[in-house]
Amino acid sequence: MPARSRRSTVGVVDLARELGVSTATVSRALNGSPAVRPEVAERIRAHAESRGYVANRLARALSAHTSRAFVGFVIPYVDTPAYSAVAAECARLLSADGTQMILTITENDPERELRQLRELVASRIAGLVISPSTYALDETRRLLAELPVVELHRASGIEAPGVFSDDEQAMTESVLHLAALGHSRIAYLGTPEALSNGAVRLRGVRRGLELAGLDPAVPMRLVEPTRENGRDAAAELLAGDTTALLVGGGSLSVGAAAAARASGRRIPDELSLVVYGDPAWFALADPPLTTVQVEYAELARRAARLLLDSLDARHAGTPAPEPGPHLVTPRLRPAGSTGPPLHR
Amino acid sequence: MPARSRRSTVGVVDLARELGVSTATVSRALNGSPAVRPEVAERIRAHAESRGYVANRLARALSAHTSRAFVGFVIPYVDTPAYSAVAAECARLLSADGTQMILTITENDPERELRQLRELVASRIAGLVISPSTYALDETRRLLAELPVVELHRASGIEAPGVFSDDEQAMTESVLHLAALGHSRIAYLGTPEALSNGAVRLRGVRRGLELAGLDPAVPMRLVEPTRENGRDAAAELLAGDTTALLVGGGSLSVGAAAAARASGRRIPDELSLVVYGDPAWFALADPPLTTVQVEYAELARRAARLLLDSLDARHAGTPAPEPGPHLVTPRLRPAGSTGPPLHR
DNA sequence: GCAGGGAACGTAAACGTTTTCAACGGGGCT
DNA sequence: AGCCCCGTTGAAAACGTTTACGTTCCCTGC
Repeated sequence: MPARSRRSTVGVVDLARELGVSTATVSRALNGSPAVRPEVAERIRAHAESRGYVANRLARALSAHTSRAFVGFVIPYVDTPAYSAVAAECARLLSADGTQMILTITENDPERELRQLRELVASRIAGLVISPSTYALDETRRLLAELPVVELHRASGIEAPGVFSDDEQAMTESVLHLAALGHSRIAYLGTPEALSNGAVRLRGVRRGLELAGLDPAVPMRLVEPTRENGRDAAAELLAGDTTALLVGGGSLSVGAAAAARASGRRIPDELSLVVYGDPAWFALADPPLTTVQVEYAELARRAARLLLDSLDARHAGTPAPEPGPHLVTPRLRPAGSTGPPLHR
Repeated sequence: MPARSRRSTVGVVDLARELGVSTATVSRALNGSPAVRPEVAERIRAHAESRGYVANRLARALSAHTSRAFVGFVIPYVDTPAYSAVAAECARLLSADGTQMILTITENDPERELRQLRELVASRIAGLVISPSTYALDETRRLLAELPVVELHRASGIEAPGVFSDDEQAMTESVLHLAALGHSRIAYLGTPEALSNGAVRLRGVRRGLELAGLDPAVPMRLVEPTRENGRDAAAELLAGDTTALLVGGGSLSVGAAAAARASGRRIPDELSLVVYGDPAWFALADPPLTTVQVEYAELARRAARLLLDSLDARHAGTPAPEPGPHLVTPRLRPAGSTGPPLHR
């Protein structure tokens, strides 16, 4: 026995009937079309308001082929600061525009990603923000080519604008920071090159080593970004005779900090540590950790703006935002965990 | 110049035409209705597959009044572990069910919350998970009464099932833990009583004090849960002569830990500290902080299950999950930050 | 033999919008 | 006066499904 009251919701036909006009006029008035006389438009709006009318977004999106009712937000994880902070700000901004954000988690699995993309286009999303999984399937690329897309955090080589943290520069700067303090045995813990930001960070590290005149063949571990991997890989690196550890990745940093603690090395005397992420958390450590701080909110603002601009462009026929990277430069925040190496 | 290719997407009418059957049969076959002969159903399914057909969820949801295409996820923030972890797991589980999750952030503002709820029902969501803002508007209550709702983290007094962390017990246990170590001057930093979980935690603290035979009038600050508030309020509390600080709230804990550090007190000798949240982060501190650990993933699993059950119930007419709290008990993880008070 | 019934399928009406197209009326122009 | 155009409106056709309601056909039971 379905509990659906037959007339629970007031529709555009009700308004039309009650006002003695046609549904077309009602629709036009409510959408601010200039093709309706101001006084009647106002009358319709007032009546709609008083009846508590709110348009069915499904019907609207189904009818008007173009619609910005929904956008997708496709990310590998959301339970990590790098993603949750961006999701929060994007949801805020998109909501201000009246578009709703469908959140999907890929867990970095190409198959899941593809399935979710299919379902998203089945929901006729207007566009999406995506942080692509490591390997993009052909079908995935084809789907992405058909709607406004903004890449986030990671690039997958598709033709779309993207917002990224300028990690190359940040990593270079971090290496130079360590080198300037006198370190020559620097180890690097980062994400795999197959992840675009992994590659970028690694490039930054290499460039930093080069600029510092150091041997580019530093101890290095590139692992999937989880806390556990960070802990284990950092422990391995710390077993060597390095004097400084640079971490490129937020989850890795949490694990690496734990490993550094567990190693028993005194920081910064016996080990300098540069981590990646939210300085407020890493300020918990003693000493507070030197941190590469990314402005996630700024990333989110740009991503949301780019997406909305793309939607506008699609609708108005104006030129779309040009594809390519939009970089937000992180700040290296020196804290107590980096200092001159003790001996040598 | 809209770039819409006229026949970009294959619909049920195309399939019907191509197979020489009716759209009704196609729909039935694709939805696994028993009212279609197995062989023709299989033929239809195969053809749909080969044509890459994927049903338009908007049309489906619009037509079939009942649909689980979308659910809402209405929370005050998402850039905090308590929410991002739950959002992640819920998205995962709901996605496995083929349901998409619309994420909205209320920022704990009742007006925003109401606006977003209106838009969500305009999207004909099947149900929602909500962490209600502090004060619920009348209209909000009315809306929530009309669809399957599962409360999360906070309760707002509506008739609905909810999943919560059993913070009362955790707080009681924490106080007893401190008391057993010999503390009698315990300060409490928590969220306002107007937040349901703030009230619950406070009750737990009071009960703990009572069970420990301590004076219930302990130094106490109840503030909105932000890191800054946590830092400032903790600093005030630490200016007193308390020997232990108990924090009820994740963001507050981050700030409180910073304040404890800044106070210069040695932990645990001069100050015992119990925080709330993710032990992995608080393990960064030296010593690692004793933490009330909440199993967010478990909370999420229960919330998702309750919501899906509610949807099934609504559809099948079976009894809905009974309203009331479903508690997940947190674990107190003692670490180095709690110990006997130095003198006395 | 036929009424009755159920299984399988088709027709068409929803669902609630937007949008195309046509119609109407009134000006300004020739 | 006739014409055309523009501003305003309405009727109806989309959009892509699901589903209520028939219709057929075959089978069973009397």
